[in-house]
Amino acid sequence: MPSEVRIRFAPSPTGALHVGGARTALFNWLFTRKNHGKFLLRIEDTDVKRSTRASLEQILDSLQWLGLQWDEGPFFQSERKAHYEEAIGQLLHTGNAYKCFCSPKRLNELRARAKAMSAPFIYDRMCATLSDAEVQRREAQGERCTIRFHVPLSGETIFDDVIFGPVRVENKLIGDFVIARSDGLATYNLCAVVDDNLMSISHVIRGEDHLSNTSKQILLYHALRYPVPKFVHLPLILEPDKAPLSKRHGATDVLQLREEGFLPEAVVNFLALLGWAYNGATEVFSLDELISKFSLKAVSKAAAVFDATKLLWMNGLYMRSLPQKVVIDRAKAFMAGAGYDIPQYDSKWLDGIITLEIERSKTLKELAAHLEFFLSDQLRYDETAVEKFLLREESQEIIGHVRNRLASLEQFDIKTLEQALRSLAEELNLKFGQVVHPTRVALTGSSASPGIFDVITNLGQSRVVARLDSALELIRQRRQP
RNA sequence: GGCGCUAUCGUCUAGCCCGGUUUAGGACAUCGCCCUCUCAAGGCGGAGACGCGGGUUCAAAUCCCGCUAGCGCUACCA
Repeated sequence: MPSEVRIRFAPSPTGALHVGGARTALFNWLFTRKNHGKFLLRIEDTDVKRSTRASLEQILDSLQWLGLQWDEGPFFQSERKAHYEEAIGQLLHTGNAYKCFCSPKRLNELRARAKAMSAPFIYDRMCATLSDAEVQRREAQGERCTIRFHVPLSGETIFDDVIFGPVRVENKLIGDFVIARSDGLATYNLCAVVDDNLMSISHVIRGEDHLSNTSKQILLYHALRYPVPKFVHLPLILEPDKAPLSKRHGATDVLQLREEGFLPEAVVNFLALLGWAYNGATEVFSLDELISKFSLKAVSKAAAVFDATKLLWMNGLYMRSLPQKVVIDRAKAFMAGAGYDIPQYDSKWLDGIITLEIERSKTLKELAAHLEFFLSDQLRYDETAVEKFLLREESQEIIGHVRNRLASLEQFDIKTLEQALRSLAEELNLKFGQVVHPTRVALTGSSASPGIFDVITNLGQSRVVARLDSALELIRQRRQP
C-alpha cells in the first residue's frame, strides 16, 4: 500500500487566478479525489511586495466557484517563517549554505560581464570561501547578506517527472542560488521544499514553468535529508498567439469567466480537456466521470492554446443539458448580480421566458441580453431588421392586419394564435413567413427570437397590440420624407 | 548566450511506448445541404495535419540522429 496521497495547490496571491492556474488546481484536485487523498491549499505569499489581499480573495473565490474544495488550509507562508529559518539554520550548520555579502551592484556587473562574453552567468562563489571570522566581522559592522545554497560542483541531479519523464541537469550549471534574502525572508525554492516536506506532500503537481527549478529543490531535499516527493509538471496554457497567458488578451481570469456568464461545470469540463484526453473521442464528462477517468499519465507534454470559442460551445452544451431548474436559478442569480430587479417580475413568467432562451444562449450573459425585449418596453430596433422587414411596401398593411386580428382575440393561447395567424396569412394570400417576419421585428426589434407564438403569449395581448401600434407609428415616421 | 522541455488539421486532441490493422480518428471553428416562422439546436456532407532533413527497416506519424521553431529556467519573483 503506497503512503497517503497528499496534494497541494500553492498559488501566490499576486494576481487573479487565470485559466492556467485553475487548470493546475483542477488536475491537483482530480488526482487527489481519484486517489482518496487530501487536498491542501497553501498561499505562497513570501513576496510581500507583490502579494495582495485582493488577489488572495479572488483566488479563494475562484476555487470555490469551480467547486474545488480543499481539505486543509489555507496555509500562509508568511506565517511560517520559523520553519524556514530552522531549515536555513540547519543548512548553514551543515555547511550546505553560506552567507553572501555581494552587493546587488557587484552581482549585476557579474551578470553584465557574462552577457557581454555571451557566457552563462553563474555566481562566482566569492563568498563561499569567507572565513568565519570575516563573516562575523562584516556582520558586526552591520553589513547585510543573503544566504546561498552550496550547490555541488560536480555530478548531476536527475529526477523522473511523472509526465515529462527523466530530466537531468549537471550540478555545475546550476549555480549557488539564494535561499534567504538580505531581509531574512526565505525564497520560493526553500519555502516550497520545507513546506512540502512538513505537509507530507506526496506529489508536487505544478506548472511546467517550475520544471527547471526542480533540480535545485531536489538538491535542497537531499541536503535537508527530506524524502523526495514525486514531481508532476503540467504543460503550460497559451494565448491564441502562442504567447504565455496574460491579462492583455481578455477573459482568461476565472472570475471574468463568471462575469461573462459561463457555468462552472462547463469551465471545469473544458479545462480538463486542456492537456488531458480520455480516449480522444469523449469530450463531455461530469465531475464524477472526470474523477474516475482522470490520469496524470494521460496528460500531454505539449502546451495547449486556450480556445475561447470551444469554451463557448461547451458552455452552450451545459446550458442545454443541465437540469432546467438549475439553469433558471443560475440565470436569475446572474441577472440579480448584473443589476436586474428580479423580484419585480412574476416568478413563473420569468422562468418561462428564461426557459425559452436557454436553448439559444451560450452564456448566462447572452441569455440576459436575449430577455431584454421581454423585460423592457423600450425596444431597441435592429436597423437591418427594420429595413428588411418593416420598411417594405407590404409591411405596413400586414402589421395592421396582424394588429387588428390579435387585438380582436378573446383567447390568447398558442393554439388560438396559431390558428388566427395562419388563417390571416391564407386570407391575405401570403406565405406564413411573410406574416411572421414583420411581426417578429415589430414585437422584438430583431429578426431573431424564440418562436413567434411563444413571444406573443409571453408578451401578453396588451403589450403585443401596443408594440404593433408602435411599429406602425415608426413605419409612418420613417416613410414621411 | 547556457541549460532544460516541447513539436499530428486554424484550435483541443486520438494514434506514437509494443513500426504494418491509417485512404491518420474525434471535437471546436469554418463551408455546403436538410429541418424550419427567424435564431438557436439538431441531422448529413465537404475542406483541413504527422515542423524540416537524414538514417534504420520489406514497411515510420510511430525507432535513431541532426536542424529549426516555440516556451521555460538562468532574480535578494513565484
